[in-house]
Amino acid sequence: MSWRKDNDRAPRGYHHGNLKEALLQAALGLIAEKGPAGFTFADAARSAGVSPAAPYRHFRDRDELLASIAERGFSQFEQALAQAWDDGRPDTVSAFERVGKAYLAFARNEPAFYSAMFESGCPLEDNPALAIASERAFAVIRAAAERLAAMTPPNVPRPPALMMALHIWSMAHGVASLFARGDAARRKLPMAAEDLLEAGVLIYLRGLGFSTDQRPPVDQAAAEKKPGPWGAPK
Amino acid sequence: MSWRKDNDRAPRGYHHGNLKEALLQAALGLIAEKGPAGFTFADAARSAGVSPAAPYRHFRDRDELLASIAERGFSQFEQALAQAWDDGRPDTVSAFERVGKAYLAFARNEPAFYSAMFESGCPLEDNPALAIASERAFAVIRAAAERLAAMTPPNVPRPPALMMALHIWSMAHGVASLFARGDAARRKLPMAAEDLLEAGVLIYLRGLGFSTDQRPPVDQAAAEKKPGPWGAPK
DNA sequence: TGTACATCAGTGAACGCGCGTTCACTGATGTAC
DNA sequence: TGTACATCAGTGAACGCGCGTTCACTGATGTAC
Repeated sequence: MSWRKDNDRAPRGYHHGNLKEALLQAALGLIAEKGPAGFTFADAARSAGVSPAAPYRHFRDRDELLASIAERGFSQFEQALAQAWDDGRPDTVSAFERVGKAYLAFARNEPAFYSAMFESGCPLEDNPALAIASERAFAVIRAAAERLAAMTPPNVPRPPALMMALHIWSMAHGVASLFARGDAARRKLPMAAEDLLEAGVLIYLRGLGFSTDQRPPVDQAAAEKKPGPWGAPK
Repeated sequence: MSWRKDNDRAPRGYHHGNLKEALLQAALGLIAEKGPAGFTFADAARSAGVSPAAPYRHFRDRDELLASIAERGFSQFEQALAQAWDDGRPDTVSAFERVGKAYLAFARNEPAFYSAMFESGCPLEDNPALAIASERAFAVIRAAAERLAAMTPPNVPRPPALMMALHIWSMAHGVASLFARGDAARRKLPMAAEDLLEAGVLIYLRGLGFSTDQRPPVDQAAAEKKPGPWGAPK
């Protein structure tokens, strides 16, 4: 947590040394605690152990700090998705499922980033850097969808790869936002969010002509005899 | 807008008459303007033309006001979805598509309600009335999914109807949150959000064994010769 | 190696502002008789 | 129909607070020579 080893009392010396980074971390912690609305510029300064005027050396205002967080969030998100995708190894479909799981894991483990990225309301239009970071993350899903598109059987009508990517993104985003997020707005779900998403994606892929017989989303007969983790409708 | 016809100057008389309602409307307007974070209790009072102490007669605090808005939002959302569903007339699949469109229309036309319902962070757990309102809205989707489940061809493995409902909900919610919302956080999309969702749902339904041949989601060949509304990947 | 100077990064005090909340109050409304 | 009284709903002044922002400042760092 500290940038030096011997500074339990005060930041050693007059200069902080790494304040910009410390402010980002501080703000991230505050967002995680109280949501993106409930953090203030002064709060971040205090939490970084610095005077309320200090942040102005690094960020024009609160919004710029928030946008920086969102940007970094997209960058880490991209990394997480790319790592999960692993260029489609060992096979496209299972790599695809891994990407979905990584999406949910990010929403679950990084609620502060997630809400800064998707719900803080800082518009992408007038922040090119942020828009690019966001686009890069989506590009991972799009690359995966393109690989998938190249594999679809002929004779089955399918949309362009871009649209497939948007479908997958939307479903993952919906599941994450409703059921997998790591904050108070999460809804209870009678099953693991990961299972929900995986089943949904597999059905979608079946709709594109993929044979997923070896790994059926959920077996109907088994599911309705023995309610399983999602229980009986209540 | 006014509760009487002749009150351009001041609320006639000492008593407002319908302040609770006026506060809800005022807050809704403020949320639409500045997001759910950017409205204050005092703001709502001012906007309703009333002293800052007045709201305390009707709401314990800002959170209770916000929760009331979310609750009413869910109720209107339920109505909109139910009306679109129309008990599955004239046929289940097209009624289903209408529900999807209604979901997007709500996000687009009622961004203030939408963000209060899904992003304001007021937890469902400790607000039973809100949880019930939310559950009722979802029940419409669930009823539709149950009708659909009853129609799926045999021999095709399918998940329980509840899970199907959750899949549809998630995809609709993802599309709405990313691309159809009526506020600054909306992402640009090279096609209509409605078309994106419809195509996605149709592919999903095909994955459940529905024959949607008459209405293919998007024809691949046509799509890739002539880019159509979503354009070429850029 | 030393010195002078420019630049940088954080200080701390100050400001005006609007918010949330409280309080005793008062005007309007409803009701018992 | 009239009167007395209880209840209700909104007032307006006041408070303490924390926020955003500014300012002249100062201690630390880097660099030219």
